[in-house]
Amino acid sequence: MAKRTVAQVLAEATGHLSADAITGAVQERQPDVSPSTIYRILEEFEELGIIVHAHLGQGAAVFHLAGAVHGHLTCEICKRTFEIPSTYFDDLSRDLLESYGFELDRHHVALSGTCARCRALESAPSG
Amino acid sequence: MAKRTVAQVLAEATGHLSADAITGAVQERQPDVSPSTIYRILEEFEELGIIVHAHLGQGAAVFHLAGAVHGHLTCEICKRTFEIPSTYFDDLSRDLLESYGFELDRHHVALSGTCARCRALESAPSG
DNA sequence: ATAAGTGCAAATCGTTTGCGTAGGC
DNA sequence: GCCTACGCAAACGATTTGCACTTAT
Repeated sequence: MAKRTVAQVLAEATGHLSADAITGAVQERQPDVSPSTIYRILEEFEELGIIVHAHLGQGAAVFHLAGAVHGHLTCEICKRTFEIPSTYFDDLSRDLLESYGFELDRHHVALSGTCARCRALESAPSG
Repeated sequence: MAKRTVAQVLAEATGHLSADAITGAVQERQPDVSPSTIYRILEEFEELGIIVHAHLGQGAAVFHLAGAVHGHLTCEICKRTFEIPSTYFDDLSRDLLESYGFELDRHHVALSGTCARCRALESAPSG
């Protein structure tokens, strides 16, 4: 049962795993698990509320156990991503709820922008 | 020159247009313009700073003339999107800059969450 | 025998790329 | 002749789906 192995991989993971990374980790223990099976299991786990996924950039979604929800920043230039405490969203979240009745999901999509390093490189051309 | 027609379509558009919608609108005036040409032109316009694109959900990106930058909300349930004034991001933007040196891009990706209507439907099941 | 779990290949969607060609200079 | 602007078809990456098979119960 691949389901159990997927659960173990997710439980042991420290950070965010793409479906592809999960497939790789599972295949180290069960070589013949196919990507479609992984996607099906992830979908089921998500419906059960065990895991969540987030979109950090243009690429593949990442998955991790539900629980401590945090925000994400993605640099549009270097594509690195950063985790931020979800408290940064407290005020915005309240404002959006008051103005639009919109309930913000703090972790599902990363905020886009330019990281400190890339901002420095932009202002100092040949560095 | 398809470039001129694309520019007209973008200038006349009120809201956000997907590449596919732009292709359709252009083809009403020049039937044989191919999608790849549209993408190439959009890429050039974006490099020139004439237009910007945003990701509003899981689907296709949307394009519009650069200028008044606003934020976007996308409902994860009904997939509708809403524009919000970029001032909503002022505080968060300042905080991220102070804490991480991260410069927020307010329009590039939509904030994800649940809209008022879908929240109401969730709490009132058979409505 | 029935339902659930799965592998594989093909399909999908948005977007990009390679290649060859037509026109402007 | 060379460069730009294309059209077309194929490639692409992430994900989904159809279908046949195997396994538990």
